[in-house]
Amino acid sequence: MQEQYNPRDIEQKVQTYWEENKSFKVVEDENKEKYYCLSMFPYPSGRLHMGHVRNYTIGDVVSRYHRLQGKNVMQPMGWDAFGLPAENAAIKNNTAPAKWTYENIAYMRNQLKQLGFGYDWDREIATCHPEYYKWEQWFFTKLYEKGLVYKKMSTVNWDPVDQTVLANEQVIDGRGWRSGALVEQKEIPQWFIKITDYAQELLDDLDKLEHWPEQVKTMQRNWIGRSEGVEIDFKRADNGESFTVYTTRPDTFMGVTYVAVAAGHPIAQEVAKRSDAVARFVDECKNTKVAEADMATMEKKGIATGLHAIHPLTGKEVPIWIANFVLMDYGSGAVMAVPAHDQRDFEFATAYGLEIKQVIKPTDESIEVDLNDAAFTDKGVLTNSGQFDGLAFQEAFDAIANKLEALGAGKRKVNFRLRDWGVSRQRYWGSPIPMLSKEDGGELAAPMEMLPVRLPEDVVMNGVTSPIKADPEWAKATLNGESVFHETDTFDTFMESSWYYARYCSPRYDEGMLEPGAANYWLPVNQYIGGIEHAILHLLYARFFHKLLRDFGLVTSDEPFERLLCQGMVLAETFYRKDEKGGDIWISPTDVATETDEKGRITKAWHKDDGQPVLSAGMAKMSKSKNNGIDPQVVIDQYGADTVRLFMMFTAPPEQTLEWSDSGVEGALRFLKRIWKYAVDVNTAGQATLNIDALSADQKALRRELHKTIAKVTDDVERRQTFNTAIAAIMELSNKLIKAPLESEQDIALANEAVEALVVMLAPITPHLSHELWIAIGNGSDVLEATWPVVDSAALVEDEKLIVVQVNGKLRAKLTVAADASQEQVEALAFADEHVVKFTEGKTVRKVIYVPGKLLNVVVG
RNA sequence: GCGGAAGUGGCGAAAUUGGUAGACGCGCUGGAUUUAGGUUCCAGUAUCUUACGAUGUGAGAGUUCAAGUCUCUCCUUCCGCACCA
Repeated sequence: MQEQYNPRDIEQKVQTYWEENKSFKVVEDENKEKYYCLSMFPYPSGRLHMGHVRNYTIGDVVSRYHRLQGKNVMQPMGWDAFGLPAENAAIKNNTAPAKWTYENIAYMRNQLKQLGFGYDWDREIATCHPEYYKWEQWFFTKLYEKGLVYKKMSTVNWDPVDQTVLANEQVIDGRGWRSGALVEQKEIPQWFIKITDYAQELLDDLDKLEHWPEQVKTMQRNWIGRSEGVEIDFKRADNGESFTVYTTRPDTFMGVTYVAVAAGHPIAQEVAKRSDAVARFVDECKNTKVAEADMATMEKKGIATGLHAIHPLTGKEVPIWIANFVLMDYGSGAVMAVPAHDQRDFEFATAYGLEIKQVIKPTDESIEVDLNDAAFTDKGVLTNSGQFDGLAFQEAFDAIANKLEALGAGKRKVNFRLRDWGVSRQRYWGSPIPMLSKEDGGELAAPMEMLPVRLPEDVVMNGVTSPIKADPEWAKATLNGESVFHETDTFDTFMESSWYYARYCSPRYDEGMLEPGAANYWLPVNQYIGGIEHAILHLLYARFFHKLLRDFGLVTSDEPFERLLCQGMVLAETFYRKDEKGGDIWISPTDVATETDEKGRITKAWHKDDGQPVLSAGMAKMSKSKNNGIDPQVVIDQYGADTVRLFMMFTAPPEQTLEWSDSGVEGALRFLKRIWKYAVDVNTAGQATLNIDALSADQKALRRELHKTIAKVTDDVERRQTFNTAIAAIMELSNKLIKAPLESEQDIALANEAVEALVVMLAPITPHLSHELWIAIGNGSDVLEATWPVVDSAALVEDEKLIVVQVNGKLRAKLTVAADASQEQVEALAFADEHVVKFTEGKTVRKVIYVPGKLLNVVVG
């Protein structure tokens, strides 16, 4: 055993050992409890970033912990290989996205190995492989046959100069990022999957996900957005044609003073044809990004159509307006407006001088309503509503809904905010959508024998147009002697990431999408780990896909992920300077030196190269734009993987943001050196057999600390998943162990027990170090085959307890009493304490609260 | 705008069920070892105060014997918003 901890040597050696022994290869084993631990697979962007390191360290710790608990653990890894950045890199470098992607995968795979993650590499998948997307295409054709896929017109961002569709990310301040042209909205036909058919189940089954963070479930509930309301038909005063609006507040119906339609609504389109002003307005509405956030924050604008609609209950005419905030993609593209009781309608009415009619008053008469200021949006009692006056919300809802239904002018309807999933992308680097069109315009799904519809990989990206769109030959095919054309759009990359977790169970299976035995052995995933930014979209699509897989008989479970952990971002210090134009020049924190005062506050920061001052902008997410990324590779090379892993797990709880700190990393290394030295010292002292009856009081106390720590670490890792406190407990214990004498036989016996427990408890976090120490202390050859330490409950028994004594809730004394002391005994001791006496004498004791074994609070007055 | 989080020493954080606020680590201060620097080790380190003690968990109110924790109002920061992944 080496005297010094030398991570460079041992990590490489241990990684070779794992590779040669295929230590992480797993197969189905009905005799063992399975554990499937999955981390969200990375996009192969080039190099690992700290976010990956954090995510995968958590996954590896969880996996290795469950393996030490004797489970059959599968931890796979793969690549979410399709996507926009490959095309951008390809255009920039004038190469093929495939080549770029495969090179990145090779580099990043090696980085993952250097971090010591225990993946079963035989299961590796890359979503850009035809063997993978073939089954996705197949599944899509099955969905089409089942009527779950349809085509409709839908809005995209259109760059009129580059003649291409832009992602929201590619629209900067309303302009295309390459051309700088003002982006327009454009309608094109696209494929949709009917996720709304599953909206209710996706909502209901959230209740089954006991081990998902509450916040993620809440976000999904809000996203699905189930509401109960009424669909109401309005008739146009001029021609009697009707159009539909949806409202969740039919109780406010008598307060409707206008209706508003989207710029894309047929009424708006029709009026635009005869009115230049309206045409200009409708046109102007196209000059926005399609993102909802932009819609919601932009200035609310509108224009009157000059048309009127007839209120179905009053028979009165209300004006029809076109408004830029009404979305064509939601509901019917038209809304009824009740300015007195809806804030957005209120602002619009105020801006355009439309009538505001109060029809709801507060249930509590003492509350005053000032409709000059803002809308009154609470539920209350109806007023100015004719026959409905005096009704409360639910009564009014029912009465008005019933009346509308009786008149045939409306019906109750459950609505979801969730929209169907548009899966068409007009880009190259994705799975081709396996649909065919015929000369006569008919459409059909590509039959099995045409699958996979291969994406050519040997292409040159010399422009923004997708190579399979640019090449007219690519789409041409023949089916049953008839000439057909392939769809040249590709799938949204969320398609690939919606089922990869299932494919890992049988990654090479080529008889079908999933091998049933393997899929049903491993699924559902026991623990899924990834970024909170995926809380809604990816996780909702994957849940949806799982239900589809189930309904096609491919899996038996209802939900894909039993337990979910969303890890926080990794932040780093940011520094900048102003250039002549007042712009920010971001300076990498690795190039900045700082000086601190005696409290450790930063007083000065300067660039290492020129010594000139730089400004601090605080902590921010590591990113290219802020130039504050720390390259994991550099840190691994300098400190070793175990130190990086330990730092990541110790510095913050997994869900919180983590602030990068060089000195924190050094602290982690320091701890590992101490552990190494302690193990060497104990090893040098030799072996001894523990005799519990022979332990001194101090030895007993130390052993109690050991077993308390085992209990805490087990609970922290398994139930709480607060790895930071688990590590803190291990540090606390090791501080005590290092200070304890190592002379008598029982000292040594106790130290032997402690080192063994420490090495195993650290094994999930610092596996290389534990591997080496495990061999050194002679417990066999492979710590992977060790068992997690077991708590000796006899060691936990305490004969004394600490009682906190408060007077009027303020801490006045701490008493050490026998573990079985009665309340009377504790009180007697407390009232004898000088500090307690000082605050109680001359006063009346009004109350004494005693929490057994913990606290005594004396209330005096 | 809507939805979801977070706010505790100089810094990262801990306090798991309403019961000792600041465990553990970083930094800093002093000391020992060392030719020196680094390493390592020892002691100290919320604020004010000589002490006794008082104050202290974003701000303000409330409930309670007792509040970082529960309730209400507000402020700030971060994440998501359907074509980034």
